[in-house]
Amino acid sequence: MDYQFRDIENKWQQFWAKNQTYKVDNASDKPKYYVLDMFPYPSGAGLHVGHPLGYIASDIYARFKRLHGFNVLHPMGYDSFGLPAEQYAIQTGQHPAITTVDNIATYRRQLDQIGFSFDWSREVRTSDPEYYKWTQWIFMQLFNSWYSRELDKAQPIEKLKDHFKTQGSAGVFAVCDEDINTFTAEEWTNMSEQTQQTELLKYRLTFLKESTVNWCAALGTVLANDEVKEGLSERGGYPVEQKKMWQWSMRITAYADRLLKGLDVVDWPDPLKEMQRNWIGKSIGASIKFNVENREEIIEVFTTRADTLYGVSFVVIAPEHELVSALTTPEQKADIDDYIAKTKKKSELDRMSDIKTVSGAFTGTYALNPLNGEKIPVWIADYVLAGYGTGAVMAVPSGDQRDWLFAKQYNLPIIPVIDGQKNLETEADPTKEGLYINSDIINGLTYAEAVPVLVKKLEELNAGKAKVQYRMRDAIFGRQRYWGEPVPVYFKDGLPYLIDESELPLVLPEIDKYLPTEAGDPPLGRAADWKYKGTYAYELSTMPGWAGSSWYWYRYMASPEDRKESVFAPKQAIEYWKDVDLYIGGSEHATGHLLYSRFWNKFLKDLGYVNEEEPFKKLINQGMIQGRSNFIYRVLNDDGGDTDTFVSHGLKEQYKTKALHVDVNIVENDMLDLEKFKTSRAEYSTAEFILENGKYSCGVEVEKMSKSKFNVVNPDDIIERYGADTLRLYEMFLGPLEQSKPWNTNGIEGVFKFLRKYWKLYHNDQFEFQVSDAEPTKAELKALHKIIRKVEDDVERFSFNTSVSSFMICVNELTDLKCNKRSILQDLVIVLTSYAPHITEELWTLLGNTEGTLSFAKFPEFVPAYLVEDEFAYPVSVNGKMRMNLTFSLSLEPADVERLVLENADVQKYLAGKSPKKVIVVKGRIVNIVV
RNA sequence: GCUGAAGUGGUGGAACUGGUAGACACGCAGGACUUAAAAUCCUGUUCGCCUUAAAGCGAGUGCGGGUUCGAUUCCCGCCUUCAGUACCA
Repeated sequence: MDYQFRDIENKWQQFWAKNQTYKVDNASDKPKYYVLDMFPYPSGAGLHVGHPLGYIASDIYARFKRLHGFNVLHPMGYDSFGLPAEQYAIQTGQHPAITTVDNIATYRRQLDQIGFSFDWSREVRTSDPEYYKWTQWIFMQLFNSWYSRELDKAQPIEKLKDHFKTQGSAGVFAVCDEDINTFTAEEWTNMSEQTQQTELLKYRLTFLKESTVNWCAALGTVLANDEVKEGLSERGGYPVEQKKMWQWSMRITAYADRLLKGLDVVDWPDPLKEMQRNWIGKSIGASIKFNVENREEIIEVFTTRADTLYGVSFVVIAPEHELVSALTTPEQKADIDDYIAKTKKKSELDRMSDIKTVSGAFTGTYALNPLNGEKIPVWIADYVLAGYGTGAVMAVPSGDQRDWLFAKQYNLPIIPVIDGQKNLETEADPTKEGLYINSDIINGLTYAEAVPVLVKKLEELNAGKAKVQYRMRDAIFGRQRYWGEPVPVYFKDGLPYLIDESELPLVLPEIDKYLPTEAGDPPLGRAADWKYKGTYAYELSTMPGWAGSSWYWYRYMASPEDRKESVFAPKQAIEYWKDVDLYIGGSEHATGHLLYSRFWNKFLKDLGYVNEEEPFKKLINQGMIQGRSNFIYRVLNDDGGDTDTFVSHGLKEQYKTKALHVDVNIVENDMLDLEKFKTSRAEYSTAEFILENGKYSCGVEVEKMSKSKFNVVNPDDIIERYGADTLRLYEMFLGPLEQSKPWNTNGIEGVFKFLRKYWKLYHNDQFEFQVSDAEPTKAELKALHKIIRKVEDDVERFSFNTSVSSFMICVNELTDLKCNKRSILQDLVIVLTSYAPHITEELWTLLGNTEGTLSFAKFPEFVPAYLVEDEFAYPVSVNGKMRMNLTFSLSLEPADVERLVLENADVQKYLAGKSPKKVIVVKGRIVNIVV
């Protein structure tokens, strides 16, 4: 039989499912290997051809590791809480749980068709109460913990209570809110329960915080900054207002340093690590206090250049700074109010695009330089952000470009502080090179000498201290939405308390519709009689999307049997699987999921539930698959009106035309299928065409893959036409895994032809299975061992595209050699099976092996001896230009090669009678003659 | 603006440690088989010049320099595209 991919693929997919071929045990003598994919959100649209790219790569890797004797954990699941299902519910009234289950079924069907070796018995769904029970449980652990700076790890809140009881607040060195109180042990004991709880909340790793949010009343939800465009919601364009709201927050800042340090030990792409570093944004500097002339107030600034303190010629505070009104003199009040009103009107976008012009207003008061007592004016300006540092800066125009621009604008002095500063007339110079000038106690010193002198002086004056500042803020952990994990908290006397652990999971209640209540409460406010112990109000917000995905890789470690136990994953399983060896997913999760996951992992480690400081040892970002749109060109008449005629791409310049997207599925190699086009829509049935060489050629553009651009390619269609093995190989063949590229089905025929040619190696001309037991030749062994080595190398460096090319070369060679030797072809099955598991399973069985054992066969060992050559065709270059190949024995020494080359008649021709200046011979590589 | 990645034939891409640039495919052109088409197979295909042909000559990896016997690869400067980030003191 010819290669019947449909029958073969169905047969083996059923076999694997029925025999649970890829179900993995938590106990094994084999070494473990954990290959993880970022699990998908099951959207209603199903998978398009870009989604499986990373899954195919990880599946090849997982299969490859199995062949190398590893016990491989390779699971899959669904990140099934999320907005689209809820949005759909609002529109249709359909419960999100129902849509979610439907969508998951579609995803599962599509994934199964591709032949992945997932252990489905370990599937997780974040919206399943049996799963989110543990998400809620982790939340409770966070609530019951605080972060000790002394031990640099999270501690049970009980320990903090004990400390308060015995020593009061003295000696507590914690990451906490800023408004904590100091008290003695006795005062603590005498506090009311309520006061104690209020105080403890300031230390808990998850806590309530009043924060400003982008509230969209029309959508009934809080929006992220990037969902707001020019004061309107990105979706729908409804007005968005700033609203203060009590929200759950996660004290991720406690882990900032450890999150930073961990980046040095993980094997991740550098750009991704860089993104996380920027996001955390650690800067080392000092906080300095400026007294204000004739006033009580003190302005505290953060600076990374305390060494330039003598160059400060003004102080700038953010317009939103709490001291603004206190510092404004009556004479300046009108100016300041005016300026504040103006900045409020400016949208984020304006503030960003307006980077070069600076503006501000003078408060009328003066601060005093702590070192020399000099009077410096206090200004407000919107280039200083309220949210970063202290919301105030000391302006050094000679060293900072923004300060320089501001000084120029308002005619403030620009004082040079280092003799190395140049061109201060045209711009600021932030150099640290040179010796200090105009700087009193540090005059004549270098940067390295000056800093300790200054720090000491500031500390003596009690005017400043070294400080580390982070850009990263605590993460808001609440959404005013329905389709998410309920927060396991109830309120008593206005204070939050955890529900009893035995009440987990706290299941999402049913509600009548998925909208906020009339009172503006989140949808959960609609749940009837939803009270803890029938009395206390539950928290009405739900957890954000990242909650469920911040620990899911541990749930996969729990086998179905383990899941009956009352832990998120049993101790022995965590000890065996430890961490994720290889994690593949998109770089869009760089600063969200990948940061939160590391945070929760470190927290769980602090409490002793898991063992590794970093959860994902190696990480690869697969590139995005973009869409490749095709266009047709409608000819317009003289009035610019539509005609029924379409002109081919190459001739369109001769007409007035309008470009239209055309469905890529009726285009092949950029040529439009005219019949399919005419029947695709009623309005096209009478279409006429102006053709080139009898064909209609379409225009091409790379865009996002989306329905509206008619460029979505569905894997189902590809599989229907070519099979899953072809899809897998082709996705890899498309180019390097990490590179983004447009999907283009044009080349797929080549891969399909390759598989048919491969199939033919094992069959005679009548397509009967036929292999010979004859001894392989040297050439056949060479072809085989070349591919063995190539695949070993390529898979280990995730260069899957080059392997596919090499498979083609190997099959071409074996075809030319007319090789049908069992000893060669059986090993070739094992080498190819990670990439094309179905066709190889079929051939493995035809070769007489036991069904289903291929996945656990032993990868053939590379024998270098088969590749050893005794001759080499030296490329001979003259002045670096390749001229000819000359073949010599590899046993010849360079001197002999040189002699033989120079004797050669063709070489003599290039020398034109002259003797060469120099001859370079690299054994087994090249000969270069310099004339 | 800053940070990062990438620019190679008509197209996707290969060249792993500085050593034959364009592997492997797609497309295209020509041919075989066929009444015909599909499928399949064979040949050619970086560009330019020259040639009946064999062969030959020149240019060539975004642009301009440099190091080297030799550079797609290393160094310096620039241009373009994509991604992330947004006045972070």
